[in-house]
Formats: sequence, C-alpha cells, structure tokens
Amino acid sequence: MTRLSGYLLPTEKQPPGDAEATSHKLMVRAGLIRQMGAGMWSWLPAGWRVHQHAVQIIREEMDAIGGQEMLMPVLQPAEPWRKSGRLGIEELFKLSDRKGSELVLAMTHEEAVTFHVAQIVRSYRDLPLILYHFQVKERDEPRPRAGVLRTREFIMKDSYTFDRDQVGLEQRYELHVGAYDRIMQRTGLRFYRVRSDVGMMGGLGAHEYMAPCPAGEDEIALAPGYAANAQVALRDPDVRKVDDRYVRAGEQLSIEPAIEVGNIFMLGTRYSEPLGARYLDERGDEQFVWMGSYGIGPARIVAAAVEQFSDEHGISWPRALAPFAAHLVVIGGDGSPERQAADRLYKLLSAGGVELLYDDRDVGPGEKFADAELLGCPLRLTVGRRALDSGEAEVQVRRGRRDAPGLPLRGEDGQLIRAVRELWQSLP
RNA sequence: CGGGGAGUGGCGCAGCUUGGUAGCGCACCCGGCUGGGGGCCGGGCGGUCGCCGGUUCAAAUCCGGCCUCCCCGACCA
Repeated sequence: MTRLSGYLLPTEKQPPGDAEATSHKLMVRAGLIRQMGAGMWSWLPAGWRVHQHAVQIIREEMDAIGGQEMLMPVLQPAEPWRKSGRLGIEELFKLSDRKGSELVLAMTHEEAVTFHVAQIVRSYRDLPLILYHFQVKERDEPRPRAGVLRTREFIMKDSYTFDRDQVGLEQRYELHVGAYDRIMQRTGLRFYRVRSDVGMMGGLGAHEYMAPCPAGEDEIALAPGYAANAQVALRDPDVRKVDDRYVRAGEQLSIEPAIEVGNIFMLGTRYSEPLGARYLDERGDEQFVWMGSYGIGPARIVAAAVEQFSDEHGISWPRALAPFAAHLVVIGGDGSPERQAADRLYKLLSAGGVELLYDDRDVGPGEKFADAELLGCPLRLTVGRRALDSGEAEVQVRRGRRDAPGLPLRGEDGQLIRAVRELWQSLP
C-alpha cells in the first residue's frame, strides 16, 4: 500500500548532534519526526502513522466505556480561566486579538468542557457523562527536552466525567482505570499504574500510568506487588530507610526512571463550583456536578515504546504501534524476476489489508536492510535470488532479528494473507 | 530562571588559539559498473560561516551586543 520510492521517509545515518535520549535520536534517524523549534515537532508520514495507531487504540477503549468523542478549541477566551483561578499559571500561553480581547491557548480543557456542561446540563437525568477529545495542548514549558517526550505543543486525549455525586465519580473513575489498563496492554508497553500525588488538583484520588525507560523524568518505586510514584512512596508510613536503602514490608524498593504517559484524577467539584456546573436532583435541589479528568499522551506512548524497544540497529516496534505491519524488501533491479515476484507479493498482501511498506527503491541491499531495521516494522519480508530459488519469501521478525518460516511465493492468495496475519498476531 | 555547551552546504563535523576570503565524510545530481548487509569508479551542484555593529588594507577567525538550539538543575494542570 506504500512504495518507499515515493514516500517521505528521510532516514539518517547519524543522529542529530544535540540529541541525547534514545527516542529522540532514533525517531529522527528513522524519519518519523523533525524539529521546528524548541519543543515544537512535526510528525512525518511514517511517524504520524504510529501516532495515529496509538490514537486509535485509545479511541476504541474510550468508546468501549461509553465515552463520547467531541472537539473543543485550543484558542479560548480568558474568562473561564479567570473564573477557575488558573489564568495566572506561568505555563499558560496568553495572547490578545486585534480588538484587545484576552485569549489563552489551552493547556488542558477542564475550563472549556465545564463551561459547556454548565450551560447544557440541567437535570440529574442528564448525568452521568463521559466526554473526550484528542486535541492539541499548548504549554509554555520552561525546558522542553528529549525530542517528543516533553514538548510545548502536543496532542493529548483528555476525557472528563460528570456525575451526580461522589459514588458516581468513583464508578466513572474505575471505568477509566479499566480502559487505561487495556490501552496500555494493547500498546505493548511495559508500564505501571501508580498512585500519584493529588497535588494542586486538590482531588480525591489520582493515578499515573508510568512507562519505565532511561529517558524518563519521573521516578517510580518498585517492589514485588508494589509500585508508586517515588515521592509518594517516601511519604508511605510502611516505607522505611535502612542503610541508605528504602524498604517496604521487608522488600527492598528499587527506583526506576519512568515517563508519565497517562494520568487520571478525581476532581470533585473543583471546577464545577467556580464555573457553575450545577443540576437539579430528584428532589429539585441544586447540586454541583462531580467531575473527573483523565489524560493520556499518544506521543509519549510512541516515544516510550522506542525507548523500551530498540537495539543497536534501530527501533523494534510493538506490533500495535508499528508504522507498518511488514516491510517488504526486494533485491534486484527494475524488470528482474525478483522485482516481478515482489511486485506480485506487494499487490496481493496490500489488497488483503496488510499494512505494508514496499522498499522498491533502486538502492543496494545493505541500505534497504539497514533502513528496515532502523524503522523497525515487526516483520521483514525479503524477495531476492534466494527467494526465487527456494520459492519462498524470507521472513525475519524484527524483535530479536530471528528468522521465521518463509512465505510461499506461489501459494494461494488467501492462505498467504492469513499466514502473514497469523504471524503478525503472534508477535508482542 | 541558575549552571554548562553549541550555531560553518540537507545531516555529522574540522578550520577559530596564531585574521589573507572555506574544507572533510555522508547525502544529492549525471554517467558507468555492481546487486544478499549502508558497494565501486569518474564527473558535478550546493555555503550571506546564526544576526547586528565594531576593529582592520582584509574577519568564519579578534571585540561588543542580540537571537536560537542542546544538556544538567529548578519547574512540570
């Protein structure tokens, strides 16, 4: 479905000179992202495919718990932010239009969504609600860093729940715990759900979804059956310091760096009060809506996957995120029998719905293999002299670079497609 | 915001100390050979040396100011 000869995939042999983090180096080298300024990144076609794969997983799991997708603006009037008391936040971009009206670029959407719910929701019958969107967030970060791991502009899925009372909120929160657990499992990431600081949100409970990786900027404390944000762990009465080590229930805690890919908060009435989100209950009494807020960053999921799954040759995507399921390499010039066989395989698998990248460029085999391993699609199919001799396209699994049984070039179409699908399904 | 580092063709870098008008590798273009791990030969294109000002006969190089980017820390609804 995609021919590399006409595809914008600018791979580089060398990483940017100023790159430090693995994901930063590899994502640029693999042609997934390019930088425009500090904390400002473009996603190139292959990178955007990965990002969209993460988005789609999140969307499916949000829909599965009854979430309703919508879209709210980034450019917003300052007024709701003044009401919520957050207009003074330093990270909030403020600007004014030609008429002098005060505007902000939203860094999150509690104000917007609460503004709407305050206007629309009147009765207990209108609740509960789970609303979400994927939207750009703008934050005037003091220090963007590590490629796409910490940027000033990024896409976030943020959902908001609206309930009649705390019991309802706790139910909506639990639904999110389930959805987030499934999202993380489907991405193929190593992750921990840890209790986090409720912090300034002043909420009733909060968890973070942390993906351990060297470039992570947070720390998590781990022991068998225990995982917590490191700061939270240090305040845990069960955690003690012994000989400069932290111990909990007889088990030593290990501290690992991790990147926060998602977080969930019980907000209570923190926003519904200042923004006037109220409803009438069964007895006609006015009540504040109970809210929750739940964020997850597709870009961080992607970067964390690169951090967790790469080797000296490049990226090794979990199959759910990979830009393509398979990377077809042909070795042989235009018009060669190898080309003919590869062309046929390409058309057949593409028609069969396999997400396939076909390296049909007129370059040497070494370059093709190197680029394939850098980009890191889970499967590599090779059609060259050997394949013609044996009658089978060679198959290599990227993770571990191990050989898998070949694909018969002359096999029955449906069977071939099924074989690729099954192989793909069996991968991590 | 504090500390450190860096801006020289698309990418990675050298040249700066000791001023004399820019070089290397990769990439790119053309021709040929090659075709299972970034291959080879030949010929090319491409740079106001981050910006502004100063010193000088002459500035990538020296001086002053500014901008941008990276790293460590602080920060991170």
